[in-house]
Amino acid sequence: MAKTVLLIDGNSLINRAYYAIPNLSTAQGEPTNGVYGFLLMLFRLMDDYSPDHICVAFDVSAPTFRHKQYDQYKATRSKMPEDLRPQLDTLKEVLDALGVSRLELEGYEADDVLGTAARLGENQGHDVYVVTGDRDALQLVTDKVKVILTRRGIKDTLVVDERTLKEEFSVTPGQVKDLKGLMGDSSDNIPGVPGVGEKTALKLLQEFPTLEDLYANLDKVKGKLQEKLAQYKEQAFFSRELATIRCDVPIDVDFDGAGQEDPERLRELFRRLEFTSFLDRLPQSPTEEKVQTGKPALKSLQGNLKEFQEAAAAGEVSAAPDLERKQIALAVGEKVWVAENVDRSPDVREAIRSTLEKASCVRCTSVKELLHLLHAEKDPIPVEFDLELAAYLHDSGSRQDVKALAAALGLGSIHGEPGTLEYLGASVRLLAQLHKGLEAKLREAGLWELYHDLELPLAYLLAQMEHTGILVNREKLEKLGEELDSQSTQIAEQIYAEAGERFNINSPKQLGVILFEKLGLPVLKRTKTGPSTSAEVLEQLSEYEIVNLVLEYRQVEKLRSTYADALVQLISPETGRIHTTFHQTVTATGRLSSSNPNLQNIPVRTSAGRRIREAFIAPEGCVLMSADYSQIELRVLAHISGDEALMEAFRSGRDIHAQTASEVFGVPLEEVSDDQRSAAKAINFGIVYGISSFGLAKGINLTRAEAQAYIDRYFERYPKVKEYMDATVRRGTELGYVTTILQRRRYLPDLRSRNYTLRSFAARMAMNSPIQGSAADIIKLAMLKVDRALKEAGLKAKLLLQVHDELVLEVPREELAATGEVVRAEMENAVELAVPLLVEVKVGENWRDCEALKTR
DNA sequence: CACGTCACG
DNA sequence: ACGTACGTGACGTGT
Repeated sequence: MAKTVLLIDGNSLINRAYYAIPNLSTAQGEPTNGVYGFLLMLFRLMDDYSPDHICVAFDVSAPTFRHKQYDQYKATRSKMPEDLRPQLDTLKEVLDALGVSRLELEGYEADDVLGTAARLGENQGHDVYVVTGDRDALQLVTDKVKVILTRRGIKDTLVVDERTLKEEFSVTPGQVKDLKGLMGDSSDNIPGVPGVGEKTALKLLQEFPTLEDLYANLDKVKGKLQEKLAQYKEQAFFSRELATIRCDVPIDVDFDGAGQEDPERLRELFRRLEFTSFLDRLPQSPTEEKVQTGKPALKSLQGNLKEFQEAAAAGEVSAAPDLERKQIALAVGEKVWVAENVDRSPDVREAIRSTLEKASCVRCTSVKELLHLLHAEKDPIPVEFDLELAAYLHDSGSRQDVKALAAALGLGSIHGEPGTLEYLGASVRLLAQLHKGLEAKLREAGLWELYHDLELPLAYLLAQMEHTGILVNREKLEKLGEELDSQSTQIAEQIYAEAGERFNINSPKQLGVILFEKLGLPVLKRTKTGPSTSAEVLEQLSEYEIVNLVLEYRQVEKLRSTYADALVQLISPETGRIHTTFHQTVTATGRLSSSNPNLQNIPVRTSAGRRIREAFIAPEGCVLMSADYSQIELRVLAHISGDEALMEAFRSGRDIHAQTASEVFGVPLEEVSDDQRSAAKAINFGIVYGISSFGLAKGINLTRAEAQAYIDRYFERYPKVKEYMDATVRRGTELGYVTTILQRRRYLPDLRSRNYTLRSFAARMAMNSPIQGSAADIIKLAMLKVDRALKEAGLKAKLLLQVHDELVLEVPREELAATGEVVRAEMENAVELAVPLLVEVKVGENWRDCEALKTR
C-alpha cells in the first residue's frame, strides 16, 4: 500500500523556529521557542497532509566520512545558540510522546539520513515529502519525492515538485548541487565561485548542464567570468561535494510500524512547557481543569464555542484577528477565547460570524482583516470600532499596534510577543478601553464623523474589492515575460560588447565602475555611496551608446521582474484573479496604498509599459471601466485658496496648463507653444508639491534664478494661491498640524525646527498635504457613493481598484451606459467645491485600451 | 536590512 | 550657508 510519508529535517526546522519566534520561555525561564515553533509547524503539516508515517531526522555529532576538508568547513560553521541546545532534548521527548519516529545515526548529518530515507520510501512506492528549510534538499526531488521548504521563518511553506522546480528555479533536481557549487551558500558556509551569484550560475547551467560540461567548454565563457571560473575550479567542485546529499547512509526505516501517541505524557509535557494552546489537540482528560499561570487564561475557542456564543449573545464583543497567521482572539468582558488555523475551520468561522452579526457592538483591531479571516466580506457584521482606523485618524504618523496605543493612553501593559496568541489575547482585552479613549479623542478633534461615516464604511468596501480581485490574462503576461527576457539578454550582450567585459548591469556599483572608471564618462551626480547611475543622469550622457543601452536594459528588466514575472506569481489559483491588499492606515496624507502586488503603479507612461496593462481584463460579458478625476489636485487648490483666476480657469473649462503658461509667460492662450505648456505643467506640479525654485529648476532644466522668476510671476497672477501657501504654513506652525477639507490631520512638528532643511521639508509637506489629502478625501467619499448608488440602481458593476484619482470597475456590457452615468454623477458630486469636478469615463476590453465613453 | 533605482498618482 | 520638489511599493544588489 502506498503511504504518505513526511520526512522532517529536525535540526533545520528547530533552527528556523528558534529564530522565527524570539523569546518564548516558561515562567521558570526554560526556553521553549524552538520546540513551540517546531510543533506549530508539525501540527500544521499533520493537518495539511494527514501523513501515515512521520520521521524526524537529527544530526548526531560531526560526520567523518566526507572530504578531508570537511572538518575545517564544519569548524567554521556557526555553533548552535546556548538556549537552543537543551530544546533539542525537549523536542525529542515530545516527539516520542507523539509517537513520531526519530532517525539518528552516529556520525551522519540529518540531511544525509533524510536523503537516504527518502530513497528508501520511494523505492517502497510511498509518496514522500521532505520538510526542511535547506534548499540543498531540492536535489532529492523525483516524481515520488516532493520537498516542502519553509519560508519566512516558519510562517509559510513552498511545496516543490519536479514541475515547480523547473518553473520557479529553472533547474533539474540533479543540477541543484551544481548550482550550489557555483553560487555557494553563505548560510551553509559553502564558498562557491566568488563573483558568481544565483543569476550567473543559472545562466551558466542553462547552457552547460553540469560542472563537468561547463569546465569542458570553459573557452566558450566570456571575459572575466571565465577567469574566475578557471581560478576557482577546485573550489567549485569541492563546493558541489559539500552540497551533495548522500543517499547511501546505512540505516533502515520501517514505514509500516506506526508509533502510539501517549496523551497523558503529552498533557504533562505541554503543561510543563506552558503550551496551553496545544492542550486542545488532546482528548479531554477526565479531570478537566484549566491551568492557571499568573496571566489570564486563554481558552480555546474550538472546544468552547457554546460558551463563547452564550457569553456574547447580543452583547459587546471584541475581536483581534491576525490574518497572516490565521488566528483570532475574542473577548467578552474579561473572558478571552483564542483560535488558530481559522482558515481551516469553517464551523469556527461560522460560529464567530453569526455571533458577531447578532452582537450589539463589535470592536476590533482591523475590520478588513476580520472580514477576510471569517470569509465574511459580504456579511453585515456591525463593527463600531476599528482600532487601526481610529488610531490612524488620531495621528497618521503614529504606530497603530495595541501595545503602543495602550501605553499612550495609560492602559495596562501587554504580555507576550507580537505574533503570538498570548499577545493577541492580551490585546483583545484592551479594546473596550481603547475604544473609549480613542473615541473621546476623535470627537474632541472633530474627527469622529470622518472615522464613522467615511473610513469605517470604506474598510468594508475595500474588503469587498480585495476579495473580488481583478482578472488577468495569464498567457499574455507569461508570453510578455518571455519576450522581455530575451530582449533583456540581447541588450545585455550589446552592453557587454560596448564595455569589453561582462558584469552585473543590475548592480549600480559595478555599472558605475564600468561607466565612470573604465570608460571614463563624466560624473554628473553622486549618491552617498558613489557616482549616480540614475536615469536622470544617464539621459544627460546619451551621446554614449552604452548609456542608451543601459537605459533600455533597465526599462526591460523593470517590466520583466517587477511586472510580468511578479504579477503571474500573484494570480490566485482559485480565482484566476489578482487580489491586492489596500492599506488604509499607511500614508501620511490620507491616500490609500496597495501592495502584494501594488496595483497603483502599473505602467502607463510608455507604450512598452502599457503592454502590462493590456493583461488586465474583464470576464466574459463584461468590460473594464476606468473613471478618473481631471486635475483634482489643482481644483482642490483653487477651492481652498479661493483664487479668482484659478477658479475662473476651471469654471470656464480651459486647458489649465495652457492657461498657466499664458499667465506666466504673458502670451495669449491661443499662442502658447508646446514647450511653454509643458513648462507650465511643471510649474503646476511644483505648486502642488510645495514649490521651491531649486526643485522646479531641476524639474525642467532651468537655472534657479529663472525658476524663481516663474514662481514669482505665478504668484503674481494667482495671488490667493500665495496667500494660501503662507497661511497654511503659518497655521501649521501654530497648531502643530495641517488639515484637509474633511478635517483629516497631519502633524508636522518639524515646522518649528531650527534646522533649515527639516523646516523646509515640513513647510512643503504643509503646503502639499491639505491638497493631496483633500483629493484623497474626495475620492474615498466617491467610492462609497458609487458603490451605494450602483447597488440602489440594481446595477451589477463592481469596484475593483482605486488609483488615487481613478476608479476601475468591472461592468456588464449591457449596463455600460447606465453604469457610466452613475459613476460619473457620483464622482462629480461627491463633494461641492467652489469649482466643478470633472470625471472622464473610459471603457475597454482591457485596462490599456480604455477609451472615452460618450455619455454627453 | 539599507540603498539605489524606477513604476505610479 | 544651508540643500530640497509631494505621496507610495517592489526589485536587485551588497553589507
